Amino acid sequence: MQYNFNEIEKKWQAYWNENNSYKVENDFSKPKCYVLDMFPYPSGAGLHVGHPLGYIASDIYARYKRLKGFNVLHPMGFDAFGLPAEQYAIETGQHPATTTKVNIERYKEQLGKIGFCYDWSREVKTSDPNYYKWTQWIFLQLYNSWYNPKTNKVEKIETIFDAGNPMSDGRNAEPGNQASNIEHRLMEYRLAYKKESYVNWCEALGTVLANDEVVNGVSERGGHPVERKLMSQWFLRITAFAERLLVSLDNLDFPESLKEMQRNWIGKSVGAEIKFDVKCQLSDVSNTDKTDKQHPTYGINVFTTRPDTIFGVSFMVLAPEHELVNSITTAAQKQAIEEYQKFTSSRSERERLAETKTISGCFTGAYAIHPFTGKEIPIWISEYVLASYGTGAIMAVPCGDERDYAFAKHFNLEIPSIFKDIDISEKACSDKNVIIFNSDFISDLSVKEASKLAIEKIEEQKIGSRKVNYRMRDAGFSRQRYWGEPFPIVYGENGTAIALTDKDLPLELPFLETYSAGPNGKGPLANATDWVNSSQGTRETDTMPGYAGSSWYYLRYMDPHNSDTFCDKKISDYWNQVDVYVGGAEHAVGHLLYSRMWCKTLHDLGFISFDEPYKKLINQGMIGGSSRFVYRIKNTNQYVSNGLKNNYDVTEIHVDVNIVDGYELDLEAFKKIKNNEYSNAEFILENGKYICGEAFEKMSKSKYNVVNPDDIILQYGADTFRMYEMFLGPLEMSKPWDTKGIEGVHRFLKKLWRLFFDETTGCIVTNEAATAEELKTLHKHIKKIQQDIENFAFNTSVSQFMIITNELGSMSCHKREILEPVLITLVPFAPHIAEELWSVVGNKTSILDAQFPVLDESLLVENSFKYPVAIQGKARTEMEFALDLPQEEIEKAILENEIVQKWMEGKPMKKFIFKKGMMINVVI
RNA sequence: GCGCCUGUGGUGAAAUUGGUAGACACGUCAGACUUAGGAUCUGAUGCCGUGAGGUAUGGGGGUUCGAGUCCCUCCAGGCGCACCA
Repeated sequence: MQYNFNEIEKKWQAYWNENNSYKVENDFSKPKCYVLDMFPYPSGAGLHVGHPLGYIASDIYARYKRLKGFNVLHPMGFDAFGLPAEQYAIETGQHPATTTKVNIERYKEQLGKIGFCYDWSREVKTSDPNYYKWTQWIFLQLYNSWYNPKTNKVEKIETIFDAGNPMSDGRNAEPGNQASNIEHRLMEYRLAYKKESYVNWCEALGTVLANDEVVNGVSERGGHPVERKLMSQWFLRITAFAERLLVSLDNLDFPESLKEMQRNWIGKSVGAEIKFDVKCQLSDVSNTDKTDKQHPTYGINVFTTRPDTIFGVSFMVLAPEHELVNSITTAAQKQAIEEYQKFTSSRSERERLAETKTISGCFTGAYAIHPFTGKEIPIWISEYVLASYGTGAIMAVPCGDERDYAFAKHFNLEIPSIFKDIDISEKACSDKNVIIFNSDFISDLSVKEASKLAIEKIEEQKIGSRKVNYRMRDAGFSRQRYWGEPFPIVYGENGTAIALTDKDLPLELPFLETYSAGPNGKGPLANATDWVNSSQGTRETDTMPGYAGSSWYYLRYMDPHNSDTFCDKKISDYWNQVDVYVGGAEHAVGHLLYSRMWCKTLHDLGFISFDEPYKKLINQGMIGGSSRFVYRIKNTNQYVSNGLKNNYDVTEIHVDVNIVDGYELDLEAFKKIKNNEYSNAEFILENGKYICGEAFEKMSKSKYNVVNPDDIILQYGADTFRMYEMFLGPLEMSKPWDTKGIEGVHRFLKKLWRLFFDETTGCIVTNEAATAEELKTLHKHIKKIQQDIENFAFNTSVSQFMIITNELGSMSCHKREILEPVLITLVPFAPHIAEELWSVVGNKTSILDAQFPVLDESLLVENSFKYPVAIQGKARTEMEFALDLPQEEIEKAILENEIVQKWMEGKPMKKFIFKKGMMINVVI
């Protein structure tokens, strides 16, 4: 009997389906394990070999835990809302709901062929109203909550009126337009709130664009100009959680690099906020409608991490959008300032951030007063200061900051020197190991001491205070798009937001025929006037972003069909945190931070009992594509082989990897591609072959380097595919896809098959008792597999399987006592062949329900060891000794050894290094 | 610029706490069985050297009886962040 993988895999996949083998019950009596994959976005391109890498890894772990007796939750679902589906809909006219459905079916079919142990009855789709009902519900919780810094917890918005809290002056404080006033103030605290913010606005397309849709300052579609436009948008107040997100990171079992990324993103810096008064010459102020009496005294708040450099300030810079710019600009400078503002507003934030060479800016004509010296400091605006970071204004210290230095040089501003013995004639000095001087009361102090003293003085004079600043900004939560969750919000007559109640949920996304933008920058939903003008009020026409649904999906898998709550608390108490979360590092700061924030919110409000969603995170590496090229000689139809291409002027053309064997191009297949476009091609060969060039790139359709798992599975089977993906290397490392080694893994499975079957006589498994040696081989194997799985070192477990198969083969061991346990250890990796062979040897129940073999360490005890013997650290021979032999006897035997004596060259021994079971070293 | 990670044969890679570097595969070479081989099996395979032996984990230095592993430094590649105040 031959190893007919296609038949076997089909048979067992059907069996597992029919028998609901992967159905998971909420059985509170069993120990649990929650193994989660980052669910995919169902794109039209289908799965390529890169996708399953993480899924196979988590599948192995989940199956292993099940064999170990755990109740394992290992679900799968789809992140189904999002921009690509909508863009595709605009291009093809197909409704996103339709394409999403088709794509999901295709994904499920492909996933099914790989033999994952998902419980599909728990499938979650973020675009399903039964799911997004609860996304909307959680949004309402965020909307109806605030972050109380005193308790360091999320609380219901009502408590904000309690004594000691920010709005304890109550609901009755403001006369007149009371309700909307209170609502206006509440918006300053809600965790989901609205504020004015800039978007990428494309006038020509009449739509708001995502950063990704803007390329070099113009729209990706059509190349139209894009400008920044203020629009009222929803935000999540994630900044309130900054410190908590930062601190609890320490206790999470995440890769260090990923934690570092999150820390950078949160961007904590400690310094001081200082207020500089603006010197106002009334006649110069452009804002002339103010009378003397009302004329305010302006102050500019700046944040600095270097309060010690306060005496080095020689000018100030505001972001062009800073709210004070218009008020302080003098009449003489007004026109120049406005022109500069116009220039910067035409540039996207990305562009402004990318600008490193040209220095630009404009003087406002106004001066600030230095709080300690009383000196007048010119106030400038420049795009290098961002409105969204810190206070949107800086005190410029050109001698200590490179950008300030360049700015001062460019505009010929003063560069005071405040660091002792530092030459600043060429460049600024940002080194913190300096002594401050020329700085009044902080002269002759170190940076640290000077900072401390400066802050004390600043606080004493009530012009500022110590301040912790975070780089992280609140998360934009509005999208002017169709294919997303509608907000459960309507607006009253005066424009105040009114939250819908739980019983209004889900607020279903109305069916639209077209998805073009609505009027005035609004999303497509604004076109559905019947829907917008509801009896409850005017509906919000923005939708939620892609990360809304993915911020809590791990909770829904626990209790996916509950229509009373997002997840029953008893059930979430049981399944609790995700024990292992496997996914790509591209979600390091987006998805992971948002879902951590949502988890903390739900926890604080008492809906779940844990405040971090994921206990352990594994980042699988990317599988890149290995592209192949042919080289066309310019202006000809001739193609030259890689080794000879330098002799010609050639154009490099991607060629489909699927018609290249290794590096050798299949010439006939090449002539047929693209409807015989290359049918007349002529080739310049080397050694009779056409050798292609290669490059490692992202796997993508346009690079013709996509390898589809379906083809591999057809050729080698799912079990080979699964094991080969794991055999490629460490899970977390990125690697190009290469089919070169797959034969080795396939050969191993065939060898394993032959331990059970002889080609002529059939099954050859015997009931003979195993020898001690065979048992030792088995238990060494069990130990290694167990260790490797727990460390997610699946590449080495695959080699262990090869090792034991080779060993049992050379021992001619066909004993059930050995082979059955080996099969069980194989289940996580190659479930189909394991199940088949398990039934072949006569088992009537599924191997999925078997117990993982219990390791017996006593079988592994060695009583002797072959010691490598080194003289002066160089291994010269090997000698075997009993492990309980005393050191003196070993030492004696070694010194008497001929080879040892030869290498000691008659010199006396200085030291004898001996550790049981390790190399012996004789030092002379 | 800052932070994190990686660097080992022709290739993918392996190597608990420092303890025989290159497991396991791919590829290549030689052989066996074959009408055949893209099946299967056996053997060889880091480099230099006929050999004894020498030498080798990106380069240089250090700690140690002993370093791929620890420390310093430099180089190369990858990822993230950034006119970040």
